[in-house]
Amino acid sequence: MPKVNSDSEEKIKAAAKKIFLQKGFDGATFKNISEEAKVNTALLNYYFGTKEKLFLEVFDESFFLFIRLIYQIMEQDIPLEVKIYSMVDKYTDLILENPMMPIFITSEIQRNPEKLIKHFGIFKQPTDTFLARQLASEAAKGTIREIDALQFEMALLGLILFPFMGRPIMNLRGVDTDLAFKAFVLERKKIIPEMMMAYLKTGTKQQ
Amino acid sequence: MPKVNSDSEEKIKAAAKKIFLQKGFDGATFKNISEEAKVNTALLNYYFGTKEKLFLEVFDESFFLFIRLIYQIMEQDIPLEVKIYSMVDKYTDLILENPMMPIFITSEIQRNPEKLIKHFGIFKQPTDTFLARQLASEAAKGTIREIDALQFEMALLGLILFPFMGRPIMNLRGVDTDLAFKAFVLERKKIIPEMMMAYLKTGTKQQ
DNA sequence: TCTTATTTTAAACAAACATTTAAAAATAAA
DNA sequence: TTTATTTTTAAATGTTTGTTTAAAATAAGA
Repeated sequence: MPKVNSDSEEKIKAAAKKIFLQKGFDGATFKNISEEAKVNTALLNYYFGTKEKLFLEVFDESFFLFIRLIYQIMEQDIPLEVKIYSMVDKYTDLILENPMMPIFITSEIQRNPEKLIKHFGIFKQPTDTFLARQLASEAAKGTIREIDALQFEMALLGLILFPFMGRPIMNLRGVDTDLAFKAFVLERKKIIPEMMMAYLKTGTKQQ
Repeated sequence: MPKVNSDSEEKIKAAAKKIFLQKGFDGATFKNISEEAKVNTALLNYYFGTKEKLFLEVFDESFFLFIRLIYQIMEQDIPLEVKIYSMVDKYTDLILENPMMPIFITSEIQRNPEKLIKHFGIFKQPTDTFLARQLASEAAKGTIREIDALQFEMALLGLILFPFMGRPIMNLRGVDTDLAFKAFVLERKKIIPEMMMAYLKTGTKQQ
């Protein structure tokens, strides 16, 4: 059985990822992608069938890695302060490698929630998470103040992710190179955990 | 001179706003919009010329209100703590009335930065803002710790805006009605200022 | 009323779109 | 080298896109 060592499929996937990230599903065209990959347009259908299948296959691995990683860290049985530092550190690094992902994911979900949620098998999370119990337990001990787990998560995620989503704003404020932006984001690895801990410790004996 | 009292133009603008917000510029079609407005498709061109002109006219007022309001509050000559509470309060209310705006704005800018920045007349902001001087002055007095103004702004904005951008995540975590979401967001009017102040006060005599 | 200007409509438009087809070219196996 | 299979290509597909056109309908002023 003949097997041809062609890299067209991989070139298409790489090009599709780049174009989709930049233009979104609706804005990206087969012409864009085939030109970026330097292959004939018909090859996209030959290898992937339809535009939707190409989209789903390209983002199958990476799309909800970004959502799952949150829970993976949040649910670890490690001290709260360590968890916060770990979360900020790991998530910042992940997004730094894919800085367009946050806007891409949120906008694609806003425009086609049922399709994405169905295909990527996202399911309702229990409200009774390890993190929730951990926060409640620490508050009961008096080491931190009381806080709703979801409020805690949204605060942490917002602090980590927003600079990437508000990048255009930052451009207007002088952070207009990749280097400057990276420096800005890395500085947050210190600021964010300190901010979270400062809040959690207010009103406790420790502070 | 004949004047006809037709409300088609307003119906189109309202429909266009709704469809554009939901589907973005690329995803929205004249068919979508004309059906939503219950008018003939050709009327969109009759009143607005092109799709791009319709888009720009519809969002002319509201688009960068969301960016400008930030500076308006940030640059006020009021005490820092009052400023933080005011910012959270006013911005939360504004976004609650237009919950799809954050994702819409960020994704549209990501996909067409030059067009939007040019048309809406966004210009580079000075790095030497009133807020920056205010933060430096307070830090010099020892009432707060030192913090970069842009880091301060991004933290505040991320805390306010992220729940709106991550709404799909919140859906999976039990906050699955508009009422529950609104309650969640309003609770942040207390949490966010406390979080910011807790951070600013760490290491100072006052705390 | 008649006339004029405005608004709405159906139809047609070319361009762009994703996709299919069928043949050619390239490659690997026999 | 011959044969079989895979890959690539150019061309054509039908649909949808935004837009234009020209006629019809409507309203206002004379």
